[in-house]
Amino acid sequence: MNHLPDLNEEQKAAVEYSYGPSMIIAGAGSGKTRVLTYKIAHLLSSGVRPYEILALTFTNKAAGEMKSRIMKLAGRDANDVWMGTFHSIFARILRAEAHNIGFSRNYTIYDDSDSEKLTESVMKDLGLSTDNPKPKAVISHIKILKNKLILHDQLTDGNNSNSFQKIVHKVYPEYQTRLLKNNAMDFDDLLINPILLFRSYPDILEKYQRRFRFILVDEYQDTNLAQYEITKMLASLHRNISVVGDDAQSIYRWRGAEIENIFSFQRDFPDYKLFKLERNYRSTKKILSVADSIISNNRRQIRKSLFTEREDGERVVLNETLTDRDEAHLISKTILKEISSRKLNFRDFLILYRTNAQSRVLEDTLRLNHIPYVLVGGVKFYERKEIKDVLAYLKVLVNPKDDEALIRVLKLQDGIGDGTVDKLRSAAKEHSSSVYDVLIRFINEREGKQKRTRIEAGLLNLASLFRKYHEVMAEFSPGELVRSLIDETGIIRQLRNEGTIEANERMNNIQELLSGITEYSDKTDNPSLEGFLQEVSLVTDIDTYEDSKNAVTLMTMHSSKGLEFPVVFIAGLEDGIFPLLNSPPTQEELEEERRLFYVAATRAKDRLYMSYALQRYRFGSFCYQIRSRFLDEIDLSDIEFIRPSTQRNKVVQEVGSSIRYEYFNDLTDTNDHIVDKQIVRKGAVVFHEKFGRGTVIEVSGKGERRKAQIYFDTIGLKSLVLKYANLSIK
DNA sequence: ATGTGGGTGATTTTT
DNA sequence: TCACCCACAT
Repeated sequence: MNHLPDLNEEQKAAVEYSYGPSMIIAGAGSGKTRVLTYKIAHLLSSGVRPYEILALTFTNKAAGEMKSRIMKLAGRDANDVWMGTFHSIFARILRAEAHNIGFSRNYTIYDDSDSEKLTESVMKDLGLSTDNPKPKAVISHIKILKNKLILHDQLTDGNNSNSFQKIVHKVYPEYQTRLLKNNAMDFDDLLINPILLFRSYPDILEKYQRRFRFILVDEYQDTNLAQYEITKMLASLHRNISVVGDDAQSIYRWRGAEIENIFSFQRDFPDYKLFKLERNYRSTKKILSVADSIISNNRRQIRKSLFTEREDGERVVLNETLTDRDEAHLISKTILKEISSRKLNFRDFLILYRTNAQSRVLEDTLRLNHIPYVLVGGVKFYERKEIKDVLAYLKVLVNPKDDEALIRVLKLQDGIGDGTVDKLRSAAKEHSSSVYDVLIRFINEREGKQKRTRIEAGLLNLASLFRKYHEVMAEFSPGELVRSLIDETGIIRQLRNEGTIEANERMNNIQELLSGITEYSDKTDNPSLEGFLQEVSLVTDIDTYEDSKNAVTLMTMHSSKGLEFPVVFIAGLEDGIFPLLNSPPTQEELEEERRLFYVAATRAKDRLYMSYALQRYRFGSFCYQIRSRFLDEIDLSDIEFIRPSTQRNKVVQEVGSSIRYEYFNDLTDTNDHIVDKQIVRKGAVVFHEKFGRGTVIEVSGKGERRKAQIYFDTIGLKSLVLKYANLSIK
């Protein structure tokens, strides 16, 4: 690659600087990804072997996209570059090296809910109450410690440690012991264990130091201490390390990200070369200026001045509405209006919010307006019960030591509950073996004997199932194995018998899991069950998000990092929601929320709409909301500020130059929604969003609690509370 | 051991 | 609003 087209001077300089440490501070929309891809392509074309390059990204999706872009520039070599998230790269390295630190290559990865469950179990074992503190609070503190690289054997109980701390310090070591016993690692261990490995085995460290001659880290502002430590260790031999980030877009401090890593880098690699990408190619001037007016209220930031050569653009719009419903309607209307007035498609719109709970009204309203949408986030696919159930079978198969997975499976069996599980657990403890071993020993003793209780039959069944699959595991592809296993466990059959819509959805999810396995096998060189489980544990919703559908996108501001859309809506600009506040916020927390605002606003290329509602449904009841304090930090003179009148049914009036009052009577539901619930009488034919058409059989109760028995065509008889059912009549 | 019914408390954000 | 937990029944 002799010439670098489409790059400005600063980008080019950053791309061509290959040897020695460098830091690229890249403002929003300044072509950061382009620089990274060109940089890697440049290395490849100058003779560097692909496997000598380690590129660490924040999401799998980013890695995948970068890979395919590099492929276009540098060809197939791109495939062999070590590119992925910290977690997936080191999970992979750990599989090769785990035996050195007491794990085996088929170790299980625990997600957050697994970790929480394990914590609960540990607390119970230690005779601690799980009411106060709750396992959730304890594990989150353990995670804070782990993120700071404070290990379970380095805890010091100071004089001033309170009882909560004492509990955490008691649980933490036991939690780690249990993980080790289960041959399992949690998310943090995937970063900590490589460090421990490298510390104890300098020769192994050296092997990887030599291998990775060039190291690149994306989204550097969101790395935590463990991640910093790893990269530092790996880079210290060749020192060809390049970190790319933007301190203004650091939004994961709550998860242990340390902006300080930027300064640590400067300290540990004092000869680093600094590049600043300050030209924004994405947004209009007006959009940038709003983003800038928020972020400039932050004290702690690296000085840079983002500018754009783009036009001024349309004014940014701020909408006030009476209710969250109105807000959602207004967004829908605006989308339809924009589509008809400019040549835009549904896919050009992005709706952002602070918390996933806010998506609900928006979804309802979009559906009402027949606007197609895709939702990113929320209940994650791999966290659904039925999926976790299937995965638990696979986990046991791959790693029989995983007690937690086995117990999950055990409880799925007919006739086996807490009692049996407790017995098995204590038997395992007594023999200091795994539950799996106890199970196997048990059936070895019992097999052939006649009289069996229901419980024994269940145990026997399960154990022989695992034994059988263990023997044939090597002979079948992951897809075949799982398909047959699902078949044999009867999960699908069970769901089919249930016959409800929910069960049907679950079945579909399991089908989707199966196609997921097939897809994994197709794209992977040596597909294995371990590999699949690893991948599954580390994917996120944003990874699987495809922008091929022509639909409006909904997601949290956090998920939107790195994306861009022609038109962006930021909804719910209300104090308590955005900024999201619990107790009085610290300066630090407030600054992080501002950075989040900055990230959200800079997703927009051409148009930015912001909105807030005066009233919003929260926790099932109406709450009065106060508009976000961030709005007071913006210079409103250049913003189009639109609010509804306090009295309805009046004409539009102009007040001042920038405030316009409008009326949104057309925003209330005109779609035959039952406002007066009394309409629902015996014999009435009604429609429900999910269940479709139904006939009212019986009505009972008064006021809020008024209920109806309705016979639906799809699922039969159902009892619904009218207040929530949202029925309509056609 | 499992199903139900009512009371309750919860919302950040994610690898 | 809803999901989860506990108590109670079966």
